[in-house]
Amino acid sequence: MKWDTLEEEPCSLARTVAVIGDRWSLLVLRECFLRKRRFEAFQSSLGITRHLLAERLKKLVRFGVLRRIPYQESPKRYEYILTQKGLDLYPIIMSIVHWGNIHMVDSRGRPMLHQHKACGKMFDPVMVCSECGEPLTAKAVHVHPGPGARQTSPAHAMADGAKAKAKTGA
Amino acid sequence: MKWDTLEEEPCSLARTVAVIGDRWSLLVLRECFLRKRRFEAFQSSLGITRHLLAERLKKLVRFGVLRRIPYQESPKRYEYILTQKGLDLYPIIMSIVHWGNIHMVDSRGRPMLHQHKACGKMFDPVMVCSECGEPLTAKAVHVHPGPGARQTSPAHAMADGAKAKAKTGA
DNA sequence: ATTGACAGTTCAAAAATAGAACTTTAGGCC
DNA sequence: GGCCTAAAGTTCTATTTTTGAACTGTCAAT
Repeated sequence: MKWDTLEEEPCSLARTVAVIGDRWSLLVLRECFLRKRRFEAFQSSLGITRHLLAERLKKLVRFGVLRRIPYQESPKRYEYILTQKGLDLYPIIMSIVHWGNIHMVDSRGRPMLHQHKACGKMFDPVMVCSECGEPLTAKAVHVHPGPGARQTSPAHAMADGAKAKAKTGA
Repeated sequence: MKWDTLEEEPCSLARTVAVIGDRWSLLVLRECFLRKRRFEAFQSSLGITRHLLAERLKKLVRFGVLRRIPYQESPKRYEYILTQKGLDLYPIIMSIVHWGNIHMVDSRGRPMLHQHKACGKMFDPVMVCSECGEPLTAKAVHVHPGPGARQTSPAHAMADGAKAKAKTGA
């Protein structure tokens, strides 16, 4: 399975992994949420190679997660800012940070704390059910195929022709 | 920056990315949450190469996300099941799936639907503040350095000696 | 005796990433 | 004018990962 087949899988997780499932994209997005906007800022705070940073920024722009905005003419210079689609990644980022806070901290404690402006308190994110508001656990959830579920065999087993047809037929 | 320096960064996001931030780990974990447990099951439903699957399973076991349990003797056969640490990844998985549901579906609609056993309804996950219960957005959150924050320069700029010392000194 | 299932391991070829130098446009300093 | 710096890339080679395919070892069934 290649990167591009990943985004065509009939699975919302696989499609999202096509966007953020690599070494760097989530780190770049962390910087975005910390208000970094420029190439040099990303590069120096992450230590990513310039080559790969350029690649990743292009990818995130292509997926509509970042927007490239010129902030000066000649020489043309751009900043990268989160679109709404990008801002919507916030729960993913926060749940990742939270898991790290619980399971990956050393004896010094958390590298970062979060304060909710609305209530003023330091908080942790909690994932709840949109319908009843109760916290969610894996065991309390039933999974059902939805309208976009795959019909037959796994996508990675399909011939190219069949795959193209499956896409067109949407 | 290499994979192993990633998990030593003073950042809960970076450390978690060291565990799940690659092409395959999240897909393998998806299968785990769908009750798959065996090598062949992972391999055939993901289309991952056997070599890399073995690698990834080893990594997830090493990080304590999966446990390797023998289910038969001679020939020794193992299954891989989620530990509590692994089960705690559920909010990450669900927020990733949710983002894909909102931003990456085609006209056919969602590949999967989720039903909350507790209330019986189809739901979406919502991330709320642990203190006041209100939904969270990036703009409503203030970030503060915590006790485990880095003191001086970025980790990727440290010499190896300094880095080793920083770890020992924890 | 042969086949098939399972859980890997091994190896060469292809792709991605790292690391470093180089490019382009412009402003500031002497 | 000549030299330095800054920003945002691009280009190049070397290294590391990943792929794809075949192979191994143990047992059960035919």
